Amino acid sequence: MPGVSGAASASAPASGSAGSASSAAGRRGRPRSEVVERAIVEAVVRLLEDGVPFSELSIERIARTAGVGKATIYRRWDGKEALFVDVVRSMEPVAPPLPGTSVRDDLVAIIEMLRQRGLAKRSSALLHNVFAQMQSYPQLWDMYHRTSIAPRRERMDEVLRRGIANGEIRADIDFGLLGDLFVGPMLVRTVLRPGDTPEQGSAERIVDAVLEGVRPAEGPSR
Amino acid sequence: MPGVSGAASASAPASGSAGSASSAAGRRGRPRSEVVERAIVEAVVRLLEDGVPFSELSIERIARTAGVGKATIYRRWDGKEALFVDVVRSMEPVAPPLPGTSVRDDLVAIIEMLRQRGLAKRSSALLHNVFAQMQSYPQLWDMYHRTSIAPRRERMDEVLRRGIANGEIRADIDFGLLGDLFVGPMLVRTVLRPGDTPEQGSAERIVDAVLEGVRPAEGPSR
Amino acid sequence: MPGVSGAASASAPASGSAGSASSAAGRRGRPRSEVVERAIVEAVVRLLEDGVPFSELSIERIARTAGVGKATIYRRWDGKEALFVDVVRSMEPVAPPLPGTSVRDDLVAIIEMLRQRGLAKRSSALLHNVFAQMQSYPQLWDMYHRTSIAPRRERMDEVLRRGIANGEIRADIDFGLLGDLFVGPMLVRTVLRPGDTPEQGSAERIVDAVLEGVRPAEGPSR
Amino acid sequence: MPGVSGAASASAPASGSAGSASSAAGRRGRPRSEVVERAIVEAVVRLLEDGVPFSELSIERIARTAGVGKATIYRRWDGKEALFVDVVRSMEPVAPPLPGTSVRDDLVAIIEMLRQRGLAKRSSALLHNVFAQMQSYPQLWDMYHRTSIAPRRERMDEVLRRGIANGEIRADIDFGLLGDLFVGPMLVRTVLRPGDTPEQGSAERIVDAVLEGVRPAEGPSR
DNA sequence: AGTTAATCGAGACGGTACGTCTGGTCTTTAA
DNA sequence: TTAAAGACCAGACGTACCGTCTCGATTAACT
Repeated sequence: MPGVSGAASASAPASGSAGSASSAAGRRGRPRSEVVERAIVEAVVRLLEDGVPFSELSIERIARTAGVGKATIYRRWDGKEALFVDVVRSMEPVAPPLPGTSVRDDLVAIIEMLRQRGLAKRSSALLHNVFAQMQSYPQLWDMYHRTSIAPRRERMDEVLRRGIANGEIRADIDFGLLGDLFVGPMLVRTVLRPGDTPEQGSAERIVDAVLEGVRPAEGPSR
Repeated sequence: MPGVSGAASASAPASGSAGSASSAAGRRGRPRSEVVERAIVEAVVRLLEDGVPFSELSIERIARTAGVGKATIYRRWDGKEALFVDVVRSMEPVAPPLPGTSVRDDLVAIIEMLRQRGLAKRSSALLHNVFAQMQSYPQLWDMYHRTSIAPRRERMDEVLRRGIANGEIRADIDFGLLGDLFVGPMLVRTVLRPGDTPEQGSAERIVDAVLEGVRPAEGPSR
Repeated sequence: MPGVSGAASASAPASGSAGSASSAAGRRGRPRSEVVERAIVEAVVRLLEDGVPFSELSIERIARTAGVGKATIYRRWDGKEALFVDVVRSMEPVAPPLPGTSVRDDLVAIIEMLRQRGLAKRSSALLHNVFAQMQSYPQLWDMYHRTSIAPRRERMDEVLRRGIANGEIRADIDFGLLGDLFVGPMLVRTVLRPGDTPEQGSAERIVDAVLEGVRPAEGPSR
Repeated sequence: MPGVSGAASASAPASGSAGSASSAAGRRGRPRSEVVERAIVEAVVRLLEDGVPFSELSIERIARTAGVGKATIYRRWDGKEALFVDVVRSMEPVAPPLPGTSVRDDLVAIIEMLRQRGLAKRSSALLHNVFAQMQSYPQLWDMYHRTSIAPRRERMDEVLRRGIANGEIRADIDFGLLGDLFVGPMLVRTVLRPGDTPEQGSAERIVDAVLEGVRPAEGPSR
């Protein structure tokens, strides 16, 4: 599962996917223990849940908590930050299926999921921190972006494309901006202003406001 | 100017602005040197501009660069992070005046300013980091929020209220959400996805999209 | 009283004792306060008596305890060690008069005084430390030697000379060694092995043993 | 070799000499390097020999000189002073064998050794300082006393007992004082008044003077 | 069954930075 | 001018981590 370190990421699944391959290279010696792997990630999660301030997490302490040698961590990850990427991944909720009834409902579901994530006790303070830290390491952020954000974004883009196709959404809007119009208002609250996550029903209100526009309807008022 | 440490923040400007006041208390001992203060903040800025990776900034190094004792820094700020708040403040651009021609134009100006800040070489990578770090220190973030973000937000809220009053903006939208509808899409890009700052003209496009709505105008009206 | 710094040593008592004199030279500005001087020395003594480990004495702390500015101390003494010389001097007991009945009795009185000093609570642990420290500063040790040890030594040498003159002491012994023969055994105990100070009567036993010799009297004489 | 910290002192040589024993305990983790150990002690010696004033020795500087991390020093010794005990020990000359011809000659050999130690360039100023410092740390002094002084003292006591047994020394003298009568005069010079170490032949003169007594022989003079 | 090689926990290693404390000096205001 | 106060630069204090490196002891896969 850990993969930021470098080739490991690619080769680990490779050895699994390459069919007969496992024997080919002939990895020798004792294989890495998955148990240990999980123990490490879980140690981080546990520490964070126990209220250990994020800044007090250290490889040294994580190793101690997990009952693991420091080298065992460095063997798998390049450093604290790389480890966090996997921790975050292990905590990200699985994207639930979209209702599919209408583009509007799908968008609401997506935005609502962001809200839920912001509310989750675990995620809230916790993810927020890891998040903030990760931003200072472009490489890691990129990689997180690639493996976690991008797929979700793609899922949303599909919904939007469907909306454009079936006339639920205007076709003359910069597509790159379109997604952010829906996602931005909620993200700004959950990520940038944690603790200020909007209440129930906000997802719908955001989606509707963006769809309908904020300017008074022209018809009657004229 | 440094103020996270205690009441200094509030009182420093006070003692400056309160006219004759300075003599009142009769502080004893050698007063703190403003020169030193500036030297410290500037040392941080210089280091960051010289490409020193953010994670390599340390009080020790900052002191060395500024030609200052470590204690002199700790005397003013509670730690690295508190110092950064002031650094960020010293670099934040002054909010330019709003055109005032229409609510729409004012909003564009505000959003455009966010874009500009994201573009500024200094701000970009640099501020982004300090920013990210600060998010892990709730106290600091609060305080930054209070002194930097809130005033700007208030400025925007006034514009929005004006818009509601003069009919440029619907009155039936959750006011708390309203601001984020405009600000969110741009912030998401500049803060959360630095390096992906939208191109020229995006501010207008965002404001217009949010105003008009993303749903196609009702059939006949087109 | 302080004198290591320079000529002050000689002039201090002068300015103090000379009554009307103070005007003579025409010193300008606020005169140095003797109160302050005593406060400093006493602060050191008090701290030591309060059981503050010697190594934790610092100019900073002494100044704080004495309610005095650091500069005020530096104005009088060259440093911690120079100050200690005066502290030690302020605590050294005055040499009592010698009985003068016989050279042997005078020597016993001198050695007994060394024993007493070693026993004195204040002196014991306390002086011992200052003592030990001073030894690492040749200059200070010299000066302590000159003002405190040498006079006492001279007093003893006179006794010894008297002894040689009146036949109580052999004339064929290296005079330089002679003093140490009496003084050494006791000093070794009180200075080098504090807490092992010999019991009552040791002074006499030492003096007599050195006088008579440790070898059994020649056969027949017994 | 370092032993103040704990049992290491006793057990380290044990594990080496005890043949098969090493397996017993089953030390875990990387073992401490003896090379490093020596490097540290030697760094101190070198610095002192290079004329670095004793007061300028700091763990920081010692570590730098030895090319060693500070923690590596603290891992072995409790502090500067504890380290010095081992430094002193590494510099103490090995006690040479006694001639054994007569008690008088053995005593001369012992006292002469003290003189030699006081003369040695290395020892002289150097040992004197460490010595002086150590006296301010009762624990350390005790321990130095136990491991270095006491054994030598015991050796001397044996000589004295032999002297009493074979009639070379009077039996009616307080045995506790006896040793100091010989040792005191020389120690006072080498330890308390470094730089004033007596010249060649003093050991004999001291021993003889103490043996014979300082009072003129009664026989002829009467 | 034996060999081989990478793994594991543990912890030493050279470093760097932490936040605190001292050492001396300098700069204020008050006396 | 001196005094108290306290800021100032410098740098040591002892601790905590960093990422690397031995250790002895497992632990599989390959002989």
